[in-house]
Amino acid sequence: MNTKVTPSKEVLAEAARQHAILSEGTAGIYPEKGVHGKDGLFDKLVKSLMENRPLRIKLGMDPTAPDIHIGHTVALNAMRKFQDLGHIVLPLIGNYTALIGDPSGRNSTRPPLTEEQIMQNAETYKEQIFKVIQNDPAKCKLMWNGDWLKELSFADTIKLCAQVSVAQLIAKEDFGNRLANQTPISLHEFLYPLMQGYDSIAMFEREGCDIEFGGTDQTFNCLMGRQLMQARGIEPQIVMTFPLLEGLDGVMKMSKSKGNYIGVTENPTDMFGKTMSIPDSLLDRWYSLLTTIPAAERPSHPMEAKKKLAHFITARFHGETAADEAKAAFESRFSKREMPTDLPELSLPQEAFATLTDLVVAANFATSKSEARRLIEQGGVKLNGEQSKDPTAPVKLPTPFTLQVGKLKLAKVSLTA
RNA sequence: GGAGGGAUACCUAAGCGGCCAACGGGGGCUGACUGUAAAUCAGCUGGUUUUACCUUCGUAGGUUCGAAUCCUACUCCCUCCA
Repeated sequence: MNTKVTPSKEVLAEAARQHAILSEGTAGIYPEKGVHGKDGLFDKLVKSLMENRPLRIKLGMDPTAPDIHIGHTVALNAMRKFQDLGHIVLPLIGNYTALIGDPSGRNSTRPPLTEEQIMQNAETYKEQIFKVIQNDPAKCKLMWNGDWLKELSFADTIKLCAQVSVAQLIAKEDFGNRLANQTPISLHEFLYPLMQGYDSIAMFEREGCDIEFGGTDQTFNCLMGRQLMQARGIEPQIVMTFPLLEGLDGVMKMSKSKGNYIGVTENPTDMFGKTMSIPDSLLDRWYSLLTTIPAAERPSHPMEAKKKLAHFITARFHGETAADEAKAAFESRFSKREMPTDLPELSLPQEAFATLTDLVVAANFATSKSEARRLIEQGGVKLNGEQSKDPTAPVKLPTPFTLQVGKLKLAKVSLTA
C-alpha cells in the first residue's frame, strides 16, 4: 500500500527526538507497531518530516458544561508540545455531538441539553482552551462538528452505519455493562462513536487529520475514526490516549457532571483551596499528570507537597503573583485560622436581624429556616468570631459585623439604610 | 402484539396497615481533632409559628378510626417472547 521511500538518518534522528518528547505521559499509542519499527506516531513524524508538512492533531471536546477542568489540560498540554514542535492543532468543539452526549463511562442516558446552552458553553470553551494552547492561526485551527454533521443526510448516515457491526458496539464496555445491568441504551447513543469517527473524515478533508487525542475512555471512539477512515480509503489517523485524572474525591475520574473538578477559570483562591482538599493518596498521580516537577523535588510532607502542587496549578492559570497570594491567604486563613481581610459585603433590612435564624437565611447561607437552625445548633455559626448556639436570639450587634457559617461562608453584614 | 417485573427523599436501597418524616450505604453539611478544605471520630441531612402541626413514598381515586404499605384506573420504565 505504501510506496515507501527510505528516510534519511537525519529524518530518523529528528523523528526520534520529537517522538521522545511527545510520547511522554501518554497512556497508549495506536497502532502500537508501525512500519519504521516503532509505533504509529513515529511513522507520522517521519512522514511529516519527509513531506515537510506539519501534523494535524484533533482533540474533540463536547461543550456539555460551562467549564473545562484541569483534567482536560493533560491532553491540552500535550497539544501544546506538538505546537511547540511546529505542528498544527485542531481543537474540535462538539457542538453537534453534545446534543447526544457521549455514552462513554456512563451507565445511563445523558439528559439532553438545549442548543442555546451548548452554544453558550462552547463560547467559554474557546477562551479556556487557549489558556493552555497557543491561539496562533498558523498553529491552531478551531473547528465545530456541527458544520458537517448537520449536513449529513439519512442516506449518508446509513452508509456510515454499514461500516460497523452491532457486535462491535456491544463489545464496548459501557454498552456491555449497561446491557448486563438492564440499563436502557437508546439507539442514538450507538451513533455517537460513528459521529466522532465521521468528524475525523470531515476534518481530514478540510485540514487533514493525522492524530486524534483522547482520554483512555475515548480509545474505542477514537479507533472508530481509524476504522471509518480506512473504509473510506483515506489514510487513517493514529490515536494517542492520555490517563484520566482522578477528581477531588480521589476515586472517580474528574468530571464535569460529577462536580469533583477544578475548572480552569476558577479564581486562584478556589483553585488553591480545592487542590489542598484532595486526599493524600492522590498526590503522586496529580504531580505526574499535571506538573513538570520531578519526583526528587516533591516535598515528602503531604501538606507541603500539596501546597507546592496547588501553587503550581494556580500559577499556570493565573500567574506566579496570584498563586503566591492564594497560598498566603490559605495559610493565614486555615493554618493560622485568621479571618480573611476582604469579606464580601452584605446589607440586609432591619427585619433580617429579628433572630439569628433569620439572619442566616437572609444572608443566603441556608436555604430554609430549619437548615439555618441546624447549623446554629451544631455550632457552625459565628458572629464577630463568637460562636452562638441560640437560633432564636435576636441579633443586636452594632453593624457592620462579620457573620461566618461553616468554614467557607463569610460576610460583612450591615444594615440597609 | 403477548407475558412478567418495577416506580420510595440528592443517588442507592429497605419498609409491605398504626412504633414512618420513613433502616442501611453513598454523597453533602456541621463540629472535634490535626499536618490542609487530607485522614480519623461524632452529629446532622423535608418544611413551619418546632415538646405540636403541615407536605412528602409515580399520578388520580377508593377501602379503613388509620395507608409508602390493601383495592381500582392511569402514566412511565425495564426484561423476555413475537
